[in-house]
Amino acid sequence: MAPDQPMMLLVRKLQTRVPLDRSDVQAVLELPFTIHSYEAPAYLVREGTTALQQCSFIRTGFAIRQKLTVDGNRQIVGLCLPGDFVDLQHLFLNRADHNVQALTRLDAIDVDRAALQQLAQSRSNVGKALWIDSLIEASVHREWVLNIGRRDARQRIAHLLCEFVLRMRHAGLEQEASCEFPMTLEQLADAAGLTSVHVNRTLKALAGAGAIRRTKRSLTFTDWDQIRDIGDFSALYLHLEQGGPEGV
Amino acid sequence: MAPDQPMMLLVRKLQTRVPLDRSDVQAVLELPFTIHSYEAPAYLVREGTTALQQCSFIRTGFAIRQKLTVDGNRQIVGLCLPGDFVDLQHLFLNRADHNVQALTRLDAIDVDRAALQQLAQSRSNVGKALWIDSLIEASVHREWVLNIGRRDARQRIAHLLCEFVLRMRHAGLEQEASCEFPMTLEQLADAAGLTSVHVNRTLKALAGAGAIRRTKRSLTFTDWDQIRDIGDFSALYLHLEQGGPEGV
DNA sequence: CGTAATATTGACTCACTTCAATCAACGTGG
DNA sequence: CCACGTTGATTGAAGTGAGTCAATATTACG
Repeated sequence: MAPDQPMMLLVRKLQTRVPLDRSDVQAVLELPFTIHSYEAPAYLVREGTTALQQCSFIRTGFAIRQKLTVDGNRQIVGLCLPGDFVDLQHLFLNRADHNVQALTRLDAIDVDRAALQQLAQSRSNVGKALWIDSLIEASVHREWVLNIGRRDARQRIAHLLCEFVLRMRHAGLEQEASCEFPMTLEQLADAAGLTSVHVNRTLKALAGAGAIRRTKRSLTFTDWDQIRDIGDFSALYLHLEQGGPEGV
Repeated sequence: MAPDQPMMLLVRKLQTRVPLDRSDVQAVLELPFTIHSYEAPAYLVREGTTALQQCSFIRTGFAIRQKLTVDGNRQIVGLCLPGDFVDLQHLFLNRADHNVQALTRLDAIDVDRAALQQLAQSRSNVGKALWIDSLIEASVHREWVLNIGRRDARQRIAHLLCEFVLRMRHAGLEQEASCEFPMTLEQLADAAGLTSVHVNRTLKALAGAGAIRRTKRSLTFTDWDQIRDIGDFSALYLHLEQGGPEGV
């Protein structure tokens, strides 16, 4: 149970959803796991894969969920931050329905699927925490449908940036308003359902309005209230308070 | 366990995901429930609601999941067919993150939330079936993000129609190629991230190409292969075969 | 340094929206 | 049984946000 024990990351993640007792923690720490490193843009999961032996989560680095149309257009359907599960869906689904790709160099912790299944069904706190995690992911997907379907480019980009920053902050990975932003224009475009050319223009407009500042590889929020308003952002869909008492 | 027992619908639904043994079935049938009727466009769930006492599923009729932007634009983020859960997410989330609205007259079966939680965590087959259901829902959301983000109007509408028909068929509710289609142009538009004017033109084009036929209140698929090709539709994301053996 | 990604910018195009008018279907009450 | 109102469908004309194409600049990095 050393603090540098990789599985402590999982324990802490679960504890943001449901309080775990000592024996729960012990059981999680005893799960069989291996660690895997990937270089961008390696695939962690490929759509259609069926022999799924583990569920992974991210120790360091970033990944994206994406799907492709027949004509080769890519849509990013979700982001994976450090501490997030990459394929919790494979706990019970037998076929991958989308791709997961490394955005940066990343370390993933692969937990044995059968053992995690077993744990999820025998320890109700752990099961509940995992279940909540997958329910929140669905909620985020719904917000993305709204974002892409009914907001214009300016709002979409702003919303996406807000989600990124808030999730970073919630994961304890963001110090100030500024942060290293891991996505290129093209990736941002694929996440927003736009083109990189238009994302470039939109970011320039946001910077012109004073909402953000851009330097080579990082992104600063110079006016959080403004960008939140532009992006029509409300954090409710992230269910960040779920760890609290019932009915919050 | 009479065949007209409302909860048999839930049993059958769960059995499409995981085989249940006799005692599982018995336990499900013993869940406390009430039945509720709604007229369109009544709300079954309102975003932000916190005192969630039950999880509902649809006995007859149709509903939609939807969210609104500040400026009042509506986006439909999912469809609920007869036999589908309306708010399985409330099994463990304490706040509604979107609205659910009746599309037609509908009967819903409200299952006591605490009892269902209890069952989900004590009976692993039931728990697994419910969990799979919520994972599939997330998969459908991902496909919607792709559909709205990276397909043009023609493809989007075709894809949406394919999903509807396939889910109807899977629920055992569709006889032939034709079917009563419960959505207006405006609702179709809100589901596809388009305007009703453009949906009208797009449907007309699809009918002109011989892919569908439209009469007042119904929609016929005159050429399933064509509409599937137009919509870039592959049913993998619906995980319909999940009930089968592992690794299918 | 050289080379490949990524970012930037301008000019032009187009898919979809907006606005607005008309039409059809349907339920309802007198 | 029919006028009427309401909701949904249809069509045309005009506008626009975002895409496309293409050239150039910048950055990363071996």
